[in-house]
Amino acid sequence: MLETYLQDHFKLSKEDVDQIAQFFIRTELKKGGYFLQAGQVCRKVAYLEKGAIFYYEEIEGEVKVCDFAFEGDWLTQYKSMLGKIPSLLSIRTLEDSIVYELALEKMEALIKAIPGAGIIRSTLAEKYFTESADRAASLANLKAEERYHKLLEEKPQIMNRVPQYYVASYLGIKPQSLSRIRAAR
Amino acid sequence: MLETYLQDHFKLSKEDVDQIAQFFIRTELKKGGYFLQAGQVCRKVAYLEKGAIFYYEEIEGEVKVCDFAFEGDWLTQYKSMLGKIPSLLSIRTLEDSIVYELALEKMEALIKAIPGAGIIRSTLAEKYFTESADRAASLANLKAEERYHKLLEEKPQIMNRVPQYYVASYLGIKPQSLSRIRAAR
DNA sequence: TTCATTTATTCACAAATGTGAATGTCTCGG
DNA sequence: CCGAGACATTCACATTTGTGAATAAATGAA
Repeated sequence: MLETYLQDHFKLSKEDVDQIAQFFIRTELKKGGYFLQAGQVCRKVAYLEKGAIFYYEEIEGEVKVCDFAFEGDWLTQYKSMLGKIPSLLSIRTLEDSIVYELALEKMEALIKAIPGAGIIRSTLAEKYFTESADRAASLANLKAEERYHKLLEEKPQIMNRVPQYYVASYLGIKPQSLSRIRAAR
Repeated sequence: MLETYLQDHFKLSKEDVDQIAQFFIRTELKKGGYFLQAGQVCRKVAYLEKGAIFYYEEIEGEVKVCDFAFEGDWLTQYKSMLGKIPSLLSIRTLEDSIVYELALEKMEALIKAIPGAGIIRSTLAEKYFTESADRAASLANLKAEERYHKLLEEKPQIMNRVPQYYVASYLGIKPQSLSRIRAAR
């Protein structure tokens, strides 16, 4: 529930939460549907109420996965939104999903109108920056098997909800290598 | 020159630039000096006027380099500054350097006072997010030799100004492997 | 259900990177 | 200028990961 989430995570008053929640639009996405297609400028952020999402870039026909999201996560393509430039990434569902979308202009208006609402934006910035820095650090400093186990701890649902070859791509290895790692014990 | 930089990159009026520049403090750092030490909360951003800088984390006695900066780059530890939490990273010079520091409160005051000044903050956010996302993508999708050549294109001065074992660490490989890659042609 | 397609596993071998040690080179303080 | 310590290179060998192919298992549409 969006309101519950906002109240629990952002310490906003009931009135603020209700007012803020009005600007979000509930959207259902079928499995395989797009939250954002490569080439579009991202003009929204969203709360993922239900479902599973992956971010990827297609390079020379290869799908390169760079992030996943599940219930309770936020969605946006920060770089595209910030720079108002077409996204190189696509953001797509892995399951039927429900998102609450907040248009960029509305977020900006909200932040001006309601002092506490700025935390939504900084939460997104922190999330995105932290995650990609962490992923880079893992890729640079851990071997594939360690990255896999770290990912299992951070996102325990992952092997149940994501095709294994997407997980392999995210880990920076080939599907066969992930199979091998999983087979060892 | 800080003023020149602000004017050229941020399209601010001469008056705004002069006013903004007043809040920066010029600081000289000796080779090996710290801009930020692990454990400190980062409460500043800075423009690197001259010199060379590296960001690293020390894990089990190992130095893990995660970024470099040279003249014209901006410095801060975004995660620590945003979350007001102690930094895991240290930021340190590789040469005698000159930075212009802007305290966080002053940046916030500036942004309120001068409409155009917000671009400083969003430039920093974009820089940091984009760089770590790019580094992650390189580490996941390219092999060491390709990462090395990409780095050479992006930061041509790097091999002249940074000890090679730090470059290796940044690339996610061992110094011997970087030697081998360089020896091949 | 059935069957075609997609996804996962396994294998043998190739290629990339790590490891430890020996050696060579550079740098900077005395 | 010298010499010690830091840094870079090279080598032989170990380990990790990639590759291509064969097979098995899972999935989803009719």
